[in-house]
Amino acid sequence: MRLATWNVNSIRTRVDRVLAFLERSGTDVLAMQETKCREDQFPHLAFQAAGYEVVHHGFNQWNGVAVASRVGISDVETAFEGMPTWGDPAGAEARALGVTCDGVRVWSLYVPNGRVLHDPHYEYKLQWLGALREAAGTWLRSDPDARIALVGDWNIAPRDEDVWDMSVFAGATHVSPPEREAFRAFEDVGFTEVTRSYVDQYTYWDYQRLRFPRNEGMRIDFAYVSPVVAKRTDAVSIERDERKGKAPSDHVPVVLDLAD
DNA sequence: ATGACCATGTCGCATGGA
Repeated sequence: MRLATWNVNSIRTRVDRVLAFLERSGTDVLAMQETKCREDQFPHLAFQAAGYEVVHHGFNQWNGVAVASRVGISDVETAFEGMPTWGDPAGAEARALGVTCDGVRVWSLYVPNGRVLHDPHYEYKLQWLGALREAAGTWLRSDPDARIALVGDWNIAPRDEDVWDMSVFAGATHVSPPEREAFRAFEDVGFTEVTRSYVDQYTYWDYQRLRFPRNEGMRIDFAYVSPVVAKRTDAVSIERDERKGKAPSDHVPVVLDLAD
């Protein structure tokens, strides 16, 4: 199975590019983040015409996650156990979507941004990651052979080399020790971040200040997978070319080849 | 060239992004 994750930054703006990528790359399952639309606004027909079934979870112009699959899709969940709520009145945001595609439990994840250190959004981000880790650990303990892939935009640069200049990020989110520890802690419950051992590449470049031409990017899109999936990962690529051309997302796809 | 923010809702500007 070829499994990809991509923060598309609006599916309505990007649908042609996403479908072209699916065709070009031979992706079987695509986890998307930041669809930025309600369910009734999602371009389902275009995906259907291309041979993909889509499950989408989105309330409004904020957040939104989806999975497109041409190898089946079932057992939909729009939250994990203990997932924190946000807002007034408090409610679950559209940041997580779990589906099963050809035996693999795929979670499309859009981790909260955090905004600035010690902001309520930052505390929410850490709680959200902690709850996800707890839930994911439970899944693996109940079935150590489970095929699980936690993929998406983690909004954390786990290492200094994951940003082009650490001095620019002094006192900022995405690189703070608590965020990095919250990311690393998924290892403690049995998951492996499988992309780094295969490819050294940023996954995001800000639209501003010529960040892409200057290659001033960030590595914030990752795949934490269960032991069986880690063993079956044959290749990983980061599709840097998707940042080029007309109307790109600010993120590029991360693609995993998984053996059957 | 890979080029100086972008997308949403709404219609002048606020909000969010990282």
